Amino acid sequence: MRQDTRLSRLLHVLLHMAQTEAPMTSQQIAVMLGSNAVVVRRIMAGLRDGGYVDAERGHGGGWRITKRTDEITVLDVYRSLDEPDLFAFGFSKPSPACLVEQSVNATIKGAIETAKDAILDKFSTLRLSQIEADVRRRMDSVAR
Amino acid sequence: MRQDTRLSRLLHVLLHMAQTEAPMTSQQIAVMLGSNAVVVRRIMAGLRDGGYVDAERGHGGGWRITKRTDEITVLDVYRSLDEPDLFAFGFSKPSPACLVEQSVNATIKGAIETAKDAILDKFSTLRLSQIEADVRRRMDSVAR
DNA sequence: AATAATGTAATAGGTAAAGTTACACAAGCT
DNA sequence: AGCTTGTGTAACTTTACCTATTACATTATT
Repeated sequence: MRQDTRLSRLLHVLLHMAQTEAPMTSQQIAVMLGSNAVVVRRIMAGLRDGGYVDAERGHGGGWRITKRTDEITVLDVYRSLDEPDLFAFGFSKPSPACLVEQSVNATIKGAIETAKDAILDKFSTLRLSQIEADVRRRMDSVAR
Repeated sequence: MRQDTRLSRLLHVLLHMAQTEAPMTSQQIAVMLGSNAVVVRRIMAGLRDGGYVDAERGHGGGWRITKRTDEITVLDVYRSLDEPDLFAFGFSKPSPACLVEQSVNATIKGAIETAKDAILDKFSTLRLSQIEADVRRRMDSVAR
């Protein structure tokens, strides 16, 4: 299955927005992501609705981050995408008549639920500010 | 066709094969899965190569399980599918020049690796015999 | 009024599993 | 030997979803 890259793209954009005062246009962001301005507006819409960014129209407009990086977690960003499926595997029938299939589904579902809780818990502890700190570490080691 | 359903389908089939002596034809299995005989052969090929099942051609032929259900784990079945991606999300570029994107990728990758280890560890503890036991419990509660 | 932005609907493209068709090969039955 | 019943696979089509593109309305600045 082809993978959903929206989460990593949003994180990438937010961190760049946090490094500058001036609003960034969808077009600038699109170039940065190797993507398209319309695609950018689409994936940013959730962040806007969640109050994490702000979009100004017209001349001199663009996107701006409205919270500090230590106030935004990866979980927040994931939720702003409407919580798309995390897993690439699942069952073929939601509620089968076959008892064997029911057991298989319950088994798979259990594994998925456990893993999902673990990932979302991890996401909730990861703040943008931590990724920022990691970027600074990388910059230091490049400069050295 | 959002998710990969091969793992749950294979588990389903293996458990039915464990309940009968006679070989099951791809066509019978296909009906059971609401699928197609060719699709069945395709997903069974890995199990055959792994030695978990055996396919006999010609009259009276079909598929037969060759191990006991306590000798097969969910991990074995997953591996026989060539370990397809477990996660529906990922990065857009494998090795970006941008330091920020590198950090984001590292962050996401870390979360994925941790979760993957946890899931595979869980898979390795789940034996077909345990799912069988769960099926029996369901049968009992239906009969009651 | 012209220009530079976002907002969004409609449509096309790309990818991987699932489904289908076609045919080669193998084994048992009459 | 020939027919039937199976697997093995290649090639193609379908399906679902993210991504990309096109088109146009709306809004704000100059």
